[in-house]
Amino acid sequence: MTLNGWDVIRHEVLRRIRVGEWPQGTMIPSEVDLAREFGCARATVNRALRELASAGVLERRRRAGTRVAALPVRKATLDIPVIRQEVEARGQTHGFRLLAMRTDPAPVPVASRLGLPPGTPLIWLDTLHLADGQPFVHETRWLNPAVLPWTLPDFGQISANEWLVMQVSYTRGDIAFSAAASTLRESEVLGVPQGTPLFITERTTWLFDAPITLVRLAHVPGYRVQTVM
Amino acid sequence: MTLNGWDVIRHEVLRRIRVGEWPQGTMIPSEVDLAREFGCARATVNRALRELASAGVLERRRRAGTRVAALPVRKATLDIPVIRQEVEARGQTHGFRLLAMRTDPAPVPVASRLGLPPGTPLIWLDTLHLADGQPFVHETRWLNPAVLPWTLPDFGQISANEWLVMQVSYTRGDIAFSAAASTLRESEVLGVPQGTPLFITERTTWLFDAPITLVRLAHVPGYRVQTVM
DNA sequence: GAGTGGTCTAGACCACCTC
DNA sequence: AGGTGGTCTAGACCACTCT
Repeated sequence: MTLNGWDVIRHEVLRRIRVGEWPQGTMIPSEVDLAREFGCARATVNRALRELASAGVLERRRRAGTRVAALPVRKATLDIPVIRQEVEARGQTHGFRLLAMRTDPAPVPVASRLGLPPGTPLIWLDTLHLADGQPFVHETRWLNPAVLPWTLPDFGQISANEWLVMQVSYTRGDIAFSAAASTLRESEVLGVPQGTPLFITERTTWLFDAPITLVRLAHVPGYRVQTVM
Repeated sequence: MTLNGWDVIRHEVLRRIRVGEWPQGTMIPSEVDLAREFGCARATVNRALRELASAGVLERRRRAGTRVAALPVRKATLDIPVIRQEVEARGQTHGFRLLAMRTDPAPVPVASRLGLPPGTPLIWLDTLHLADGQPFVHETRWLNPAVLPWTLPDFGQISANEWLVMQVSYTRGDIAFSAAASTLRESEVLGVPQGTPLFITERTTWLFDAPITLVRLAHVPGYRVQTVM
């Protein structure tokens, strides 16, 4: 392994960790030493070690050096696609129905999540996404009109999910996944018995300090979020 | 913004995308051009653009150049901590009880998930994790003894979750999240009514082509997986 | 104080792919 | 065929933090 490629170095470091040559918590040689060993520039070693650190395998601190993470907090990357893409990736046809849309004062829980005064007028959207004509996910969304372009599209023609992703940028957002019993409305819309366990995704997005939207996605039974490590 | 720092360039590119200067799907200037504009080396621009590409904001191809992602697949990074860490991060005390442990032939669904012949002897572990003495998560685990060190620890003293993370490395793994009604056993162990919606985490890990373990975590109601974008 | 990682530079070669 | 991003090099300066 004297020839180049930062990925070769990355794999070799991983191998040494795996076979126990560098046990968890150990300091590993400095970049300079490794560069000498591998016969490459320090920047190449740096690249390899930086990737491993961002994957949670190594912990690096200036002066303190690099150590193998003691209790490795594994990191997994999730792709958060637009719903239409998600459906089409399954080889199904995406459709949606805008069930309701109106402007309402923000209820307290919504307002507090968004950091707005209760009663702030928000647009409320209720959308059902379909995969091959069957219910796929029920989308309940609160939109803050104050941060949106003046002309909203026809949300019967383009789903809010997709329009926001394409037209509205955000600076910050968070996602939460949970499980919940279907509400009465979700049962009706998704066509499942009330109380059915549903996979729930909740997202909020922000443009600097201004909240843009809060959305709750109630997925049809059987839905899974999957990723590799 | 003529002074340095790849992060400055990253933010500036993001800003131009956000204000619509570089709309979605657009080609952006080449690294050489941007380096000239920002008065820095191409490697610095490369670093900034590479980060944005790995975040899903840009799409890069040799010769074709760099374009703003048309339908940005947002990426979120999840931390997968050891359960003990997760409990302690909440300021609670972790404990666990090994409820059962035996060697059993792999049932068909387990075997097929792990790519083993049905009936392969596996170690079956049933563990309840506690937070401040209250049920927190129910862990059902199948372990492949063929790939483990000869001497297994006392799983009444150290949880399999933690021992595996500390002692056994893997080359590949996957995680899936879903929602399911609690089984009879889960109801008893977690102390919830049968049929309660539970958040389920399923993980499999592999050492090259050899399956190591398959684990199902049934989390107590109210559990959320959360992350920022 | 000294050694570590973080970053940058200027230049170079290469693989790839669109033109 | 030529321009693009991907990567590497050799050297440098700096920020941090451990001793």
